[in-house]
Amino acid sequence: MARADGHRQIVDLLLPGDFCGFTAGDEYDCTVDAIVEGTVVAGYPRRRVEMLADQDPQLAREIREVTLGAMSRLQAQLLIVGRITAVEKVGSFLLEMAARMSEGPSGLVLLPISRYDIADYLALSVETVSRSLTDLKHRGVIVLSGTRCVKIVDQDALRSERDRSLACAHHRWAH
Amino acid sequence: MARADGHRQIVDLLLPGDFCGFTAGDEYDCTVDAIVEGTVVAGYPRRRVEMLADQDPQLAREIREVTLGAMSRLQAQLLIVGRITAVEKVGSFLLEMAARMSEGPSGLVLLPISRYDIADYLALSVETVSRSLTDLKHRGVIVLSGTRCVKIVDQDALRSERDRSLACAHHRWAH
DNA sequence: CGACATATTGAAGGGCTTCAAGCTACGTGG
DNA sequence: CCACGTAGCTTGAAGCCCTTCAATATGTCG
Repeated sequence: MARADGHRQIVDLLLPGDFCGFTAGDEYDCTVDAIVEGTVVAGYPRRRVEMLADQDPQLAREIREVTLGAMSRLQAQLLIVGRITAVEKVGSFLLEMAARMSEGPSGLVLLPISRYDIADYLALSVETVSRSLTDLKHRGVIVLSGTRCVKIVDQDALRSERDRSLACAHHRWAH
Repeated sequence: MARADGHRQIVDLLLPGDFCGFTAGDEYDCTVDAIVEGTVVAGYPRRRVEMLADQDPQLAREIREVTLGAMSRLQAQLLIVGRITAVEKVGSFLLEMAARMSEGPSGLVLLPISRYDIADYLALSVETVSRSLTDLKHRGVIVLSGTRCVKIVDQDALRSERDRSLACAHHRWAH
């Protein structure tokens, strides 16, 4: 979503095969930017999907699953954007990319978006993203090959850093 | 969600009649705190809901609607938490409360949660929430009666402030 | 009333943003 | 092929907003 002050907030990051979140209103109030060349964005009219879903329980079930996945991403995103520090945000982002991209051998990750997009995704400034990456590099946690290729050397360091600040108390509530 | 460092991030704020977001995993990884006395939290087992939804298109449709509403709240929350300043966050919160609570006459709002909860909801510190409120008070935008009762005097000021920083470019994408 | 949680207010410090200047990578045209 | 221009990235310095710590105030319940 673009904002009047020139800032954006990237609400969701979709990789091939992912589905976009829907909005509750009648109007689409988001924009979709296709980054990867050859991306096909398929939009389905609300009303027709509703009708089809009414008749096809299987489709309805898939819609629920897809939507829940989007909600999970949103909630995780909210945690990241809300509290933790810049370096931890960038670290979490790298981990997420490593998990969601078909990761090559030995933690090699090709970043699908630019620093500017990462900044908008994490609610940071470009400069801070850059600084965080060089910080991680200097600490030997990652290795940068070019600007888009990141090798995660010490995945445990990222993971423990993230978990330290994101760890939820695992409760359950009875039915 | 509680975190190891003592911070929380309140993911969603439910008022009477609202439904909670679901998570995609098998485990519940959130906690539900009931604030209002007499609150009844109804939990439905995942599997059974799925079965019922398969057989009842009407129920399935309602589930979709409820979930989309939750997603909308999450997206709005992401925008607020992500970028804007403390005063704007608090202002947006007041507007949201005024809109979602059955608002009394002349913009009188009874805050359903404490400053601490507001702070966690907006990803701020308690002190900053308090300062923002007194700032709004001094500027004559609101009047505080006790700690939980807020009268919104200049709703337009809040609204324009929020819209200035949250305004999205309204695009549509064809099908 | 006293005790405790909740709110407010002050002061110091830190992390992020902003502005500004190089730097790198890449494509285009000479 | 190389020069050049632009977009993306990095790095530095100054400033601001928020956080943190600390103290006081308010209000709530025994």
